[in-house]
Amino acid sequence: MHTSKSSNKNESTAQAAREAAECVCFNVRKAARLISQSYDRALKPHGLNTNQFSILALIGATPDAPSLSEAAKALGMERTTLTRNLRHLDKADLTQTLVDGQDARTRRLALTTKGWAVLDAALPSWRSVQKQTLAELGSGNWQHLRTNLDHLGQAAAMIG
Amino acid sequence: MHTSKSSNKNESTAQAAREAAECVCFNVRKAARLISQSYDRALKPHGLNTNQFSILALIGATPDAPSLSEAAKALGMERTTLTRNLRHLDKADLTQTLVDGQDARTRRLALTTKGWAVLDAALPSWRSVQKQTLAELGSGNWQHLRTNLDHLGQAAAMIG
DNA sequence: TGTCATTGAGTGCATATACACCTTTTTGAT
DNA sequence: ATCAAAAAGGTGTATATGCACTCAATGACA
Repeated sequence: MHTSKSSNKNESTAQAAREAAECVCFNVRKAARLISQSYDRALKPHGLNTNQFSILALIGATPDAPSLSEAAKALGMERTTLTRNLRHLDKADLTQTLVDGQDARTRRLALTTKGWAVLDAALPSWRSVQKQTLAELGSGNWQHLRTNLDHLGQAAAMIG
Repeated sequence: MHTSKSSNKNESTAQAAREAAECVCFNVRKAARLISQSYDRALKPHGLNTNQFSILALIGATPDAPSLSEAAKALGMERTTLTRNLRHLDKADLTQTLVDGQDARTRRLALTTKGWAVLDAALPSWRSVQKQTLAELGSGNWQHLRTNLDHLGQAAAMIG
């Protein structure tokens, strides 16, 4: 008559739960988890993970030393998350936090000499894994993916 | 003659670092961070975050109680990560872990009565934020995005 | 010029993530 | 029957993530 107590009583919920396989958030998080492992492995010889590399690269790429909040915005990262992530980089003497001359509240982020050196050394490893990833993905697909990920970030702001 | 000591010495590195704005891993992680906040907010009234919702939905959607490893695979999550994530759900009496009859090593995952109820109650909230997200994104774009995210997960496995 | 809202940043807390390493159970080969 | 390899799972440790709340500096305005 029935396969189990649970499946009878909860069959409609189970059915509905199958929709959640299409969850945008789940699928993006899942992809992030999976691809992060490849990048982390590639950067490991430099003592960096993909997140730390991204922070160094952002600071290094910004002409004027960005404030903490500006950097967090550019990284799509909660300000307080960046605060804590910077602790590791500060401790490893890769970054430094300077008090702004105009506004005593503002902390401007900069790379140390060692930070520039590590970033410089890590860039080829990053290029390698990035290249492999694009090859697997197809670079035309990356264009679309990139665009849609940007849209998604904007959508998140809309949904508030 | 120059704008600053740092920019002269590190200009080529700074230039190279600007490439990293195109980092696949960074952009996927960034999108995951941003969109997670919307889903977390939507699910909060049910005492769930997006990750916990995904785990409940996966277990609920799987006809036969999946083992821990099977569930981790389906979620694209490190097995040990799932172990720890399940602790919160177990403690909240939403999930239970059963020893398999055939293999004493295997733990099979199931929802409790309360777990089914919470999942059922959370599904409309999930549908709402999912619908808003798809509306912002355009559902045709979601098809492409979904496909590319899947490819990316497969690419990660290739790059090993 | 004295308030008070705004802005930039940090902390407490809870949760997520995964690698390295370990134990237990099962399987398979001899 | 035995023992080594493989498989399932857990733990130690380090890092990531963000919300709620707080503090301090700034700026706007009466």
